[in-house]
Amino acid sequence: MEQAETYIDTIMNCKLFKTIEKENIQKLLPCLKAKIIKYNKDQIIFHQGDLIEKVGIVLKGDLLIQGIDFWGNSSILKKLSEHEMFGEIYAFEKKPLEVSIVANTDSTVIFLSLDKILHPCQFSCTFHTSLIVNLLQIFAKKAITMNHKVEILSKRTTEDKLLTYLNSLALQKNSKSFDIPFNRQELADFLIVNRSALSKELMRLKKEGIIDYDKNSFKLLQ
Amino acid sequence: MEQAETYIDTIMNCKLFKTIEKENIQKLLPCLKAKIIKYNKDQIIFHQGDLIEKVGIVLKGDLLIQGIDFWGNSSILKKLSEHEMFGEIYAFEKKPLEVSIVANTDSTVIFLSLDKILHPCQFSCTFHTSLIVNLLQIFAKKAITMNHKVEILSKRTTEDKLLTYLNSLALQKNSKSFDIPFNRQELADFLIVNRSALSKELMRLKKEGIIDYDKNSFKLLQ
DNA sequence: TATTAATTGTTGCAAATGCAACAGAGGATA
DNA sequence: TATCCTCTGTTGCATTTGCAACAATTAATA
Repeated sequence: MEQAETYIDTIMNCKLFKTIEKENIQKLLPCLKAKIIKYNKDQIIFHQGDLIEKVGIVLKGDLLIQGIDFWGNSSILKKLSEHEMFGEIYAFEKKPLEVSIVANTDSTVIFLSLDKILHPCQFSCTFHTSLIVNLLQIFAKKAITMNHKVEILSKRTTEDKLLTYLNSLALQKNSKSFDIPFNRQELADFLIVNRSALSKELMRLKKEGIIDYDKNSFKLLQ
Repeated sequence: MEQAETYIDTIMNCKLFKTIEKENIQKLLPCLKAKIIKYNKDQIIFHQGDLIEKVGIVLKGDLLIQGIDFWGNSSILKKLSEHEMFGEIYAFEKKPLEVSIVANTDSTVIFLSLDKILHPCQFSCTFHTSLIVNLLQIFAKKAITMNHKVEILSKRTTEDKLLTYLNSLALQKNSKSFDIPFNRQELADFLIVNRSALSKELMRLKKEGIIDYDKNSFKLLQ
């Protein structure tokens, strides 16, 4: 794993290694059967349907998660950047991948075996416990994020989607006033609605005194 | 935990205890600080905003997961029946609950401390490893389910939602022909569309030779 | 079998949304 | 300042969806 040293700072930033010190991560890597592989732009890293045994972490470049449906239409579901992990759910569940992972630029990826995380090895249990807790947290955070998204998308109208989103932000920040991390187009994409339809709703809700906003600053009114 | 014995078969059926033998579960319960509590219909078990420290498993009756928004509107998000677990994500993440849990009938619930799962106790490590693996699997399955749902709800039209759903079933069953586990109304609710609009789309797609179906049996065509 | 209930299909119309195209505001840059 | 560019708001119209009401079909029960 000589190469791993080159990328150790990126690896450290992956949530899987949270609270584990740099030197201990280096000790862990061989134990997790780490392998580093380079890909050219447009090369396919995992194919839809693959049974994968290792998780990947992006060390350099960025990857795309692509969904391909029965009729052959593909869509980009997410972009993965440096120190982001992928495949962990499917590697763990040993279920065939439902998406493909493709290099969006020339990229470098490190692959780690998850199985080793669950079983004792030659190193102190502290590492293992940290890895397990981190993995649980990654899974839990993913579930919470998806939960929020489902709650929003389960609303039928743009108004309800928008208010559900704003409401969840207000709860999160524990205040009726808050900023949103999106511009209008991004917000529309996030809520899965048309941008101009979103603009209409925003104006209407402001007129009716239900919300107030200026640019990215929003406020929920009584 | 005398009472626990009464419910041991229900407890066994909870996914958290998969692959753990009955007698071992009984040994584990005190270690997980198990507490059994009875509730009357409409009693609130967890309030939105609570920081919870234990997960619950329904032993008798059923509970409702309710979401309450900024404007006070509440909606039923899910029904929990015997041997189903709840609160695990929030107990683990130590984040305030974003929903309320209410007894839908007179109910009995057992509460377990998750913290103990992660740290060694007096019992053999086999139990612990099983608990951890089970918890990871529960989280992973939840993430996969939510992923599917988001993928479907991210489609704008009823047609796309429907085809995405049918496609994911076809992939799952690895066949172009399969049965769906819903009737029309349930399918409409699942896809978050209107039932009659769904019927229209189904007919249209059949006419156009894109799908074929009879009752709950569906087939994807070229 | 007759009756009732539940499910699914069908229709027309109102409402919401998508879409395209353009206008205005504000920022960045030469 | 002039120009370009991005973001946001605005408009009209075509399309899609929701909704209500009813018809047809199937299942359930007496």
